[in-house]
Amino acid sequence: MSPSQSTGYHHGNLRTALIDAATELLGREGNAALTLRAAARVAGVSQAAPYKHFSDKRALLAAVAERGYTELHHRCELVAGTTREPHTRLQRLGEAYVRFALENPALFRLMFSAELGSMADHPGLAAAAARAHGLMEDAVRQLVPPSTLETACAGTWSVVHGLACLLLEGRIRLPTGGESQLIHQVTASFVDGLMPDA
Amino acid sequence: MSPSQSTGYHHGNLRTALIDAATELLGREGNAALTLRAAARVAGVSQAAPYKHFSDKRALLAAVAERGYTELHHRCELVAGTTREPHTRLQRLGEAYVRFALENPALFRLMFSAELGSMADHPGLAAAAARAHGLMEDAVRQLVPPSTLETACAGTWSVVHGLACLLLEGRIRLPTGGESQLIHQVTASFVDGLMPDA
DNA sequence: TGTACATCAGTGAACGCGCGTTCACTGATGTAC
DNA sequence: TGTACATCAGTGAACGCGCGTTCACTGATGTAC
Repeated sequence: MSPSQSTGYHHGNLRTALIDAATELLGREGNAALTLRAAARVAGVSQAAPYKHFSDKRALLAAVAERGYTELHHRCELVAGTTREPHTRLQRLGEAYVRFALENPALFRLMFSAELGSMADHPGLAAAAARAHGLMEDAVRQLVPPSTLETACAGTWSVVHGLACLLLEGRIRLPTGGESQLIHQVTASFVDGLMPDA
Repeated sequence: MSPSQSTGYHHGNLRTALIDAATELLGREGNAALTLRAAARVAGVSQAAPYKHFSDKRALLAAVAERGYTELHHRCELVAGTTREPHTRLQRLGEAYVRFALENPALFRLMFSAELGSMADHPGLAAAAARAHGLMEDAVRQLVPPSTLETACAGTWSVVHGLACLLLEGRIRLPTGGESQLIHQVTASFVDGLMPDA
């Protein structure tokens, strides 16, 4: 039997279904609503069932966050493929990062939450996060000399991450142009500021 | 009787003592340990006592966050007074922001947490946050033309906020120079990038 | 100066709640013969 | 092809827990007379 089919008793694909359910809860009702019991309820199984697939609640959270990073990576890959010009590419990557955060507020928060514990405890999660981050690093590498790569990477990630967080929490008063324009301008002016003499 | 004195029965300054206790819990054991009951325990009163001073848990959290913003503002004021040169001043402000976050991780997270609810529900909190943010805005104003002020402000806040968050969650691999050097380089290169033609 | 009293910051017990987790179990699966 | 059986993904009931919050109360305070 294919693992995606279900009889009444055996779910068939509960692990995935629980991650789906958890992601849905996160999107619909936010972090506080994401409990193991609620995920089981949404997936239509008993509250003990998740323990056959996740050792504890953290393991489910890590799986949800991992999928988040995979989705972020996917979106970044798409926009990275739209141009070969390094400045433009980096800028689009930055905008995609911020847009992802705004479209998935609770998921984005979870992805950077201390609730997950150390990344070292979740190798899959660490790998997915590194892949997503890697795209940005590649783009920066094409813009700055190796000597400033680390600083430029940290700066780039910081500005888009910070902008995402501040917008997410409603901490930035939006200018007349609205959110999209602010994101564009902030990322553009940062990228332009990278290696002004290049 | 002065409100800072205590008899056995009447505490005398419980409101402040509860904020102290909550801040201490946050610093020692993190966000999950910050409960009304724990704060009451640390302050040495019954678990019902806090309700004489805070309408609910959120009100205590808001008071703790407000004090956090006040402390951040204070620290920023100190470093802003050390120089009149605008680039240097803005950079020191940024470094102070990141340092504050690293020295008070759980408090800093609370200050930007969705748990607080809307700032509109906590006028004192909103005012304290605006004061802290205002110092940075003033410094940016001395560096860029009015037309790009909003973008430059958002960018500045974003880069320091993002750097703080990422360092806090251990998401940035530290270069050989360590944390302090990274903070210095990232903020310096961002400030230099503001108005490269100025 | 002394006393009655209103005020209100505290107490302590209790409420209902939903959580993460465990446990002995049951029923569907797919394999060995 | 048919059957016994090991496996293991599910069930349902229960555990202990600590939480936020409410309630009737009590005891210290400071004021009016």
